[in-house]
Amino acid sequence: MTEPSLSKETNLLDGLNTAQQHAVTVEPGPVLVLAGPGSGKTRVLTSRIAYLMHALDVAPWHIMAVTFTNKAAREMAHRLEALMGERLRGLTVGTFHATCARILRRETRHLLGYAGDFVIFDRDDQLQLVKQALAELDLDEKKFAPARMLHGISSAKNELVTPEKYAASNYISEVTKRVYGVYQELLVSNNAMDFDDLLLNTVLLFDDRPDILQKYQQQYQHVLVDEFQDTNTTQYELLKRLAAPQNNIFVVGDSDQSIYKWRGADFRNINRFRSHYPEAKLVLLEQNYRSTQIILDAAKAVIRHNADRVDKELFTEREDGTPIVVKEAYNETEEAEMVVDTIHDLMLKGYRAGDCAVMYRTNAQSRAVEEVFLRTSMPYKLVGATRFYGRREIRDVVAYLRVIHNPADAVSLNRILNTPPRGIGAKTQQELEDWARKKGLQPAEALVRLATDPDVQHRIGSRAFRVLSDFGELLHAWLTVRDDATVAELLDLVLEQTAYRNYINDGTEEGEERWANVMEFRSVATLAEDAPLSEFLEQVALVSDVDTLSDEENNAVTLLTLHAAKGLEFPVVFITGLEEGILPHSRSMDDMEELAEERRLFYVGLTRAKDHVYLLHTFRRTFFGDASVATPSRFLGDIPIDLVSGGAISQRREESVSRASSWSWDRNRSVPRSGRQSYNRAWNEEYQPSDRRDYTKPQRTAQAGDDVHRGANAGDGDPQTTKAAPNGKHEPQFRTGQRVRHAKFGDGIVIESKVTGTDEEVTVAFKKEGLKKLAASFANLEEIGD
DNA sequence: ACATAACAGTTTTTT
DNA sequence: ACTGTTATGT
Repeated sequence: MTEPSLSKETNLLDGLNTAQQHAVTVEPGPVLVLAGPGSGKTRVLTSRIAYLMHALDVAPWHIMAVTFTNKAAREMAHRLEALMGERLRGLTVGTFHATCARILRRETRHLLGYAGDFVIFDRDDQLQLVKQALAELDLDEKKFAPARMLHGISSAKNELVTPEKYAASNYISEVTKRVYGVYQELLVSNNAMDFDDLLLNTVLLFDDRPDILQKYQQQYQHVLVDEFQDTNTTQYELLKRLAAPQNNIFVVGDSDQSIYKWRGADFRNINRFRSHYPEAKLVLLEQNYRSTQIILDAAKAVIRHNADRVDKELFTEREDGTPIVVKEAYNETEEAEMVVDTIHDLMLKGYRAGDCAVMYRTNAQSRAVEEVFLRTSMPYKLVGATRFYGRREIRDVVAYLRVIHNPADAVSLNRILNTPPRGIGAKTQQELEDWARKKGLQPAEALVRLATDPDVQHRIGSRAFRVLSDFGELLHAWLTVRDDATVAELLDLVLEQTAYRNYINDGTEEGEERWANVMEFRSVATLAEDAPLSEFLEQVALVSDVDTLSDEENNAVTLLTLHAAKGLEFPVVFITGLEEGILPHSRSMDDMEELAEERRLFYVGLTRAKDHVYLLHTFRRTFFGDASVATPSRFLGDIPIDLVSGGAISQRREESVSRASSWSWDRNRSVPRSGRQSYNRAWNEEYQPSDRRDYTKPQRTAQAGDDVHRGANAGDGDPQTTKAAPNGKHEPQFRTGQRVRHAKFGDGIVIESKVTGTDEEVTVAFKKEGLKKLAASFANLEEIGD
């Protein structure tokens, strides 16, 4: 080792404990880091990357670091930036899904059946496809619940099982197998992939094309993985292939924090890793830098009840701390009120609202908390629940953009065909589909044909034809400007020409809010600047709830599920609903493994806390409409009593019953459920740093690691685009995508320009007035800059 | 074709 | 309680 790199190395290791230093500097090859909560694993990962680059002179483009959430990826990139500045160029830091999506995009031409840019289908889209598959197979949705089918399909994909290899051992799996097959065909015909496909297809591609695999193996000579216990079989197989043959694979995980079994994750991958790489170096990170000793002792006592685990010797230098507080509330409203009261007390002691988090097992539990927080003006930010992009209005506008990007997307087309209502009902839709099938066209192509081919042959009724061709004309216009307009401009056109605002904003408060959400989405699109539509849609598809959480968000309490809490930390943690049936969840109580996972979930919640933990449960919990008596969670009993403050549970219960009888009368006052201010804004910030490349800078020449698509879609040379030639009589003066201004109609975009005899006929989409056909000689159109 | 009413299934966790 | 789907009436 040379002198200068040694000194750099020393700097790098400043402030790391012995185990951390060992992990950072261990020689390349397979490395397994078992990292307890709060043991600085992100720090170790980032320092390891820095070490590879500084001490071992590994080029950044030879390094890939994968995480499970964009937020984790972003944080890692931020820290690396702070550590090393611009030497990061070419480093791959991203989620499994985003990283695979990028690979698949680059290799689209090698994917059987996929033409051009595929889109990513989310769960809603998937369910639509499953329903369609069931219909095609003449199976009853009632008997074969689409959600169940989808779960079976997803599990198969997570296990690297294709429809052909799917083992049908009984009737239900026989049906699943067939549905899986049709579902997969439907995905391909929609030119779409679901989340699982991103991983699965990457592995399949690598297995199919060793030459392509080799290309990526050569590029990614060092692979690092965060939250390794959360990998599923497909992800594990992907890593194995990528890391070979050198096997420079550095994984960090903690089996006690494995909480995604239901999603196919298998912490036994940690064991598989050890047997697959017998030479793997093992590093244990056991010092906790986050929590007080009391919190850590409580967490250890809880997790010790799980069988078949290797006990870690977690320790901290933060001695003592305050006892864990366990409280019983009468019902969920009182529970939330207790949270608010406690936060108020803590604020008198110098804590801020932003220091506090309220965690719960199910999203449904957030409602009561939100209502009380609104009523008491306690600021909060909510992670998840009705996700911003899960809202109807957002899904609508995204569906428009998706159809424009990928006309093969029949699921999205279905959604927008009559949204807003434009007279295309079931019957008209059927006529369109029949005609399209007869002509061998996709429905979207058929629409455009109906609108643009004056000699079109059809037997569609005149009324139906009119509404269809009207819509086809709009679609044609959007498709024409697609490659020249920014996402925001496309969105404006769509909103304007469909009068979407009128449709969604019915004058009610809710309508106002819906429109505000659309405008929020618009500003997201504006922030994306000149990112191509494909990339914008991909980012929209791959954001998660935790991603919406930003640290510098204004000072507000964080409300989130225990699942979403993993990887985060807060000075003060409240966990609500510590009741049998909730935590542990009723669906996980009979199975020992699932129960163990519930316990890990509780463990994850506890270990998020730095200073204070409050555990709440209720006497009466309301489920669907009516309330029933709740039993305190068995997990509470796992905590040694000397770590807990407060009297015996039974005594508190009596108190709360008598309190409740005095004031439970007036509690049905409803609180308006609007004003979920913060997370829209947070969502915005998704588009800021690290994940996104800067398109305003001059482009490097394409190299491995680059997304080669930029705006234009594969296989489409756009013959209509003609460069402006202001002189010649027979050359059109306007080109598609040209921005123009009209004295009366305002600003717009040229959709088409045809030379007709001596004049030029220009079709312009005006932002305010919609589509107009104008004669260039009269219209006096003024060209305006981009 | 669309608006309204009735109804069913839903709620575990998510990239 | 809530949402999305289906039946019914205009």
